[in-house]
Order: sequence, then C-alpha cells, then structure tokens
Amino acid sequence: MLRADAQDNRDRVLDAARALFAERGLGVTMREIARRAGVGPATLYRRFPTRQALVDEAFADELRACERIVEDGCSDPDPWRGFRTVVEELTVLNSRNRGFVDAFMSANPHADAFVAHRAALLRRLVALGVRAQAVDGLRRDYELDDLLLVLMAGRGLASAPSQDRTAAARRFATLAVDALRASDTNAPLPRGASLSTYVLSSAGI
Amino acid sequence: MLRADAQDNRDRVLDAARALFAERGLGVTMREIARRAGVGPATLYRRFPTRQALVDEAFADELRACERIVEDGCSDPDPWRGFRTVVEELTVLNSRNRGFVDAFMSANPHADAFVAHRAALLRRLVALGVRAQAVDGLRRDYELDDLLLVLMAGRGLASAPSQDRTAAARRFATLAVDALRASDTNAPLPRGASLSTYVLSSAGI
DNA sequence: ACGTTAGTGGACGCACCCGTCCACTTGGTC
DNA sequence: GACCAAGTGGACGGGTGCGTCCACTAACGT
Repeated sequence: MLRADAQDNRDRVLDAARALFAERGLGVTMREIARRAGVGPATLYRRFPTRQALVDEAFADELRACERIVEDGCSDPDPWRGFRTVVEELTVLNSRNRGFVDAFMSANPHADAFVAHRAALLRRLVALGVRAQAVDGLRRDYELDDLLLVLMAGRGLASAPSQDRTAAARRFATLAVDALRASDTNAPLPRGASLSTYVLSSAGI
Repeated sequence: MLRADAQDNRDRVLDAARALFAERGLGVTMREIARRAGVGPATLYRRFPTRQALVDEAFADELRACERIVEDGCSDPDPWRGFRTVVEELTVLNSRNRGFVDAFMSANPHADAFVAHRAALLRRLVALGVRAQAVDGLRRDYELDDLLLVLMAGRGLASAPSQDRTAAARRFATLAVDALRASDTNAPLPRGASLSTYVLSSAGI
C-alpha cells in the first residue's frame, strides 16, 4: 500500500505523462513529465524505473479502449459493418493520441506489455477481415498490412490543429473504408506489402 | 572556385547527408553526418552554416524529381490518369526517402527553399484535382487535404524493411487511388479536413 | 506527541550535441 | 622548391537529458 502523498504524486505523474504523450508523442523527456507533474525526477524514477514502465501504465486505458473497439467490431453480426466501425473508431482514437500508435506499433518484443495484446488484437482483426471478405464487403485482395497502413496514416492526423482532429479522422476513415470496399471498379492491388511481417515477426502470428 | 580537396569534402558531406536523411529522417545530428563523411565538424559548418542549408542542398534533386512528377501528371491529356500517376509516383518517392516528406511538409516560412516550391506544387495539384473531377475520375468531394493525408501516410512506409519498400508503396498508392476514385458506391465524405490550411497557411494558397 | 521510515526534491557525474575558434596542413601558383 | 591563403581537424564552453545518490521532510502507527 502506497502512502497517501505518494499515491497522489503517482497519479499526477501518470496524468502528466498521458497528456504529454498524447499531444507530443513518445519523444517527451522524463524530466519534462516530472516538471509538468510538479515532482522531482527521483519521484518519477522511483515509481517508474524505466520509460517503458511509464508508457505501459499510461496507455493501459487506451489499450483497453482499443481492445473494446476490436471486440465490438468482431461481435457485430455483419462483419463488414464491424470492420468499418473498427477502422473508423481506431482512426479517431489514433488521431486523439499521438503517442498511442507509436507505442503500439513500435512495441519491443519482450520489452513491454503491448506485445501480447498486439498479437491477440491483430489475430482477431485478421479473422474479422476474412469474414468481411466472405460477405463481399471487404475487397478480396485486402490484407492486414493495408489496415496497418491506414492506422499509421492516421498518425499524421494527430499533428493537425486540435480543433477538428476528430472530424478529420472521420473523413480519413471514410476514405480508407472506400479504398477497402469490394467494388468492380477496384484496381487490382499489386503484391508487396510487408508491414505486418515486419511489425509482427515478434508476435508469433 | 573551390579548392579540389574542399570540393571533394563537400561532395562527401552531401552524400553522407543524403544517405542519413533518407534512412533515418531529418533527426540525424550534424556531427553524425560529419563522421559518416569522414570530416570534422568545422568542415561541415564551413560549407553549410545551418542545418537548413544542408537540407536544402541535399534534397534539391528530390525536389526536382518531385516537381517533374507533378509536371508530367499535369500535362497528361487525361487528368485523372495524370492524377493517379502523381499519387503513385510521389508515394514511391516518399517511401524511398524518409526525410523528404518531413522536409517538405514541415518547411518553415521564410526559413528555407521549400516554401515557394511547395506552394507552387500544391497549386498545380489543386488545379489537376479540379480537372480530374471534371472528367468524373476523381470523386467530387475530394479535397487537397485528402492527397496530403495519403502522402503523410506514405511516410510510414519508409520505416518498413527496405527490400520491398517500393512494392509496398505501389500497393498503398493503388489503395489510395481506389479511395479517391469517383464511384457510386462511395460513402459521402464527412466534412472536416484541415491539414491543408494548416500546412499551407504560410504558403499563400 | 513522537519516533520511524517511506518518500521527496535537488544536486551530481556522465554523455551527447551544439556552433565557434585556432593552430596546423596542404593545394595551387610563381 | 617556396610561399600563402584557403581549408582542415580537434578542442572548447555552453546547454540539455540521462539515471543515481543523499540529506531532509512529513505521513502514518503507536
């Protein structure tokens, strides 16, 4: 059990970290987080010995939100609608939080808490994709890489001015869905994505 | 006229800068470029007093390539085909060079050589877009922002393993083109992009 | 109320980058 | 071959972030 003041400081550090990660990405310094939280560096390091420990904790909520989005999408009786919802929601989530996609995508094998979650999430997304293809919603030549690209692109949105970031994210998601929709005007996709093998080589998919 | 050995060093510095910018983005330090070129810091600073001067020079070729792509696209008698080509070629260009999009997008008003070129390029892209819409190739609700998003997304490709980066870029570009193609299955795009006003507020478009 | 001990902020040593300066080297010229 | 100015590498002071240490503070149990 933590002493009351320590608990308080811990919370303030987490709040500061979340705010800074969201608005400026994972690049912010530990010092800066400590300053924003109004504590000294020692306090920060005592609670979170490594940057990764702080990142893991700071994004735990986001990760849960992310899992919930995927879960909801997967349990939609119409898999194509579920897929579209997932794309849209994840894009909005990303656009709000600059650090989260970074943390999620660059998760380091054996180094942090994201790896296992990521593997599980992506496995479910693959399954959802297959089902969405089966009902002729999602284009036949879709692969997981294409979704990853869309999510990575969403990162760019997080540097837009904050006022209408969500609106921009929804617009972008709509575009992405149109790109992935099965249609007889679709140009055939050339082979050649490799992002997922790169991102997932560690995750055992 | 530069002394022979000085010219030699200058060339080596530029080569090193190009290589490092391409593979690691604009974040590399001046020191590191100097080390890679096998010269001291003083030599680097003598030739390129500021980082921006080096960036400008290092990307001059890329910038020309970029302009040529847009020019070719604009002079295509079929504007929609021209537009598609531009998307594809620019995406490939981006995927090859991690630093270029950064330099191009984050160009600082009054601070570097990219601003004027950027404004001119984007103006031409706007015009091409309008023409591509007129022939029912490009979707009606397209805006410049959508293209910028695609290009930003392409940056993500530059961190993929290098072997098939180009293939991945072409695949992604094909997806993007499908997203932007006019079709009766297009979902209506919600309003709300704002990237271009953000990127271009300084460029006088 | 008071002692104990977890908790704390600030200071420290280290490493890195920055941009500049200076004494030496060396290419080009006579 | 000898001169000399352009050219050079390395060293320097200033700044910042890192992770750790330590003497003080104050929360909690009695």
